[in-house]
Amino acid sequence: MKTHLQSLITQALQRLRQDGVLAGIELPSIPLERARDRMHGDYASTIALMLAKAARRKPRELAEHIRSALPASEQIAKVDIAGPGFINFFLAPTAYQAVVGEILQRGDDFGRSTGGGGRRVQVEFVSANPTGPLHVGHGRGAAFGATVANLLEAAGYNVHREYYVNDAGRQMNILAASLWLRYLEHCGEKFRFPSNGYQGKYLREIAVRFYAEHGGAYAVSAQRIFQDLPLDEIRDAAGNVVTPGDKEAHIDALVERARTLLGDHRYRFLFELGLNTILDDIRDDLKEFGVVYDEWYSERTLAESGAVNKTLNRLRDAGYVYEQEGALWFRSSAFGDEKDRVVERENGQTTYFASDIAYHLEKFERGFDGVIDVWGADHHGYVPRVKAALQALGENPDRLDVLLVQFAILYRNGERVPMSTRSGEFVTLRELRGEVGNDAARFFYIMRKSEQHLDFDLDLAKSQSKDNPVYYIQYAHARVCSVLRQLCEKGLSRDESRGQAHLARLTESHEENLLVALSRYPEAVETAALNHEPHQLAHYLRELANAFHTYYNEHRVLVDDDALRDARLNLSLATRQVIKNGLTLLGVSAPEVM
RNA sequence: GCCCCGAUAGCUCAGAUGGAUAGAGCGCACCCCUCCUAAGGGUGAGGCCACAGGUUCGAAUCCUGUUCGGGGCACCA
Repeated sequence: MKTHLQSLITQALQRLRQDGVLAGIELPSIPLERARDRMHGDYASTIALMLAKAARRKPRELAEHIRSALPASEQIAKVDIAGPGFINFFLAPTAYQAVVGEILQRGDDFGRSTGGGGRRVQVEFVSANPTGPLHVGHGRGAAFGATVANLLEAAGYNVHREYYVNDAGRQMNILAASLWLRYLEHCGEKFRFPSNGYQGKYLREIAVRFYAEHGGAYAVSAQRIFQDLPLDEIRDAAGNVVTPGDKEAHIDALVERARTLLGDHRYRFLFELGLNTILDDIRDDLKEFGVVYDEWYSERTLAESGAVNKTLNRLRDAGYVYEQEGALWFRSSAFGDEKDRVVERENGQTTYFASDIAYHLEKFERGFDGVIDVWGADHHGYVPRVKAALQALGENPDRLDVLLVQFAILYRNGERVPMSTRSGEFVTLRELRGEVGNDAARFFYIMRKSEQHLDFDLDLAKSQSKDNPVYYIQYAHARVCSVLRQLCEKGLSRDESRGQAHLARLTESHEENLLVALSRYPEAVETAALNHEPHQLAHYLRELANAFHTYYNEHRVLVDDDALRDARLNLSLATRQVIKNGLTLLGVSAPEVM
């Protein structure tokens, strides 16, 4: 409809140009938007306001010219000039009634488009380190990333969903060492757990299972382990330093000690056990949350394939790497970053950043038309250096789009739920899902703009009332299903084609509002997709549900008049279909009974 | 100190490429089921769009500055 109107306007402008009214004026793309107010018709264009100056005419006068030059169309009931020079289009009732047939015919495909032209887009999201279970912060990234991916797919893109697994590097070694220490505690050894070790109780559980299978085969006395290690920094409960020390040096030395005392074989075994147990848990967690990936991309294979070294060499050849204080630096400041960054530490280990450069280069080389990263907002300082590296490697950094997601803050009984990663005292995604359910979690996570802090009201998410937007929308779906059951119980049947033949009977203002809302769905999906803003779809669905509830409250669907009843049933079924399609994109179920 | 993000109704938030009288939900005050699920609907009150300049036919939206929040500035990931 939009393109139809735009082409009518273009034809009118071309005619005016020939007539000399717009002689020699460059024609812009035609602005056309949904009228906010029904008084202003269905669509409005500001074209006359835009061209008024160049045409040296008053906007309203120009608008009149355009109106009279418009070709006739059956779709349009009337065209008004209003305000300073808006051209308002009022659609013929048949034009928006037609959407019912389109929805019923296309079914689950309604709202999907080919606008993306099958261009390949990669969406990388969550990518939490496999050092512990996902917490509620990761959950938001998961819901957001998964929905952005769904939306892009619906908009006609070929989407590749990917999780980058940080299974290499220092943090994983610290995890392996932490697991070993928990195991030793279980064996009865007494020592102080390192302050930089992973404190979470999940490691104890893995350690207990490990002990059950292997007994004391990995045991070493605490005394041998901690002998001559650099001192750890110890703090009291209030966070004050009790014993000064270097916790980084302490944990790095502890990792080395673990390697030598256990030997390579046994160390690897523990390392793999910790990694795989946690990664499996993350996989299950996400799967249960309705988040699926095409690929789990391993950082380790990236390093082992030599890609990291190759990338560093390329940077060096390009002249952007130098040595200083024993470390290798990338000259990111040459590309707008605040300062240069280390890619290889003094001790010879490449940094996480080095892997990330190689990973992003590899993404680009895989030939995606667009690459999207979903990151926690605390990583925003990281964006310039990754883009700098890509630029240094001769790639166009604009092909990478980094979407930042702010943290979610949980509220229970109006009080903030305390969380701190440091003490390992965080609410896991699994706990949240268990408490409020997948549907509410998925919806609440994407309800707000991603760069906005999210206040997650647990009580509201659990409540089964109109206050809860998830239930409100799902209930609209269930209500239509209920009407169909009632139809059955009354011994009536429905005739879809009879309904289609009598769509003109849908003349109530509530019905018009509902029809207009339904016809907006494809646009809602498209703008939500292109702007990477799932919340727009959530808001749309709430409005659609509201239009339906209002209608339902005012008029009966199951009337005695067969033609009217079938028309209304078709309208209701179309509404049900659109709600289902929208909820599916959000990863929320559309229940038939509530 | 430098950088990023935010500031819109009492609360939580929408307001795509600048457009008409700035919108929802909650909360508050009223009202609506002999009728398909009241798990619903309606009416009303409630606003110096943080502040000050600028850009133009027109600014919540764009630009500059100020104030107040949040985050980031590692040889951590």
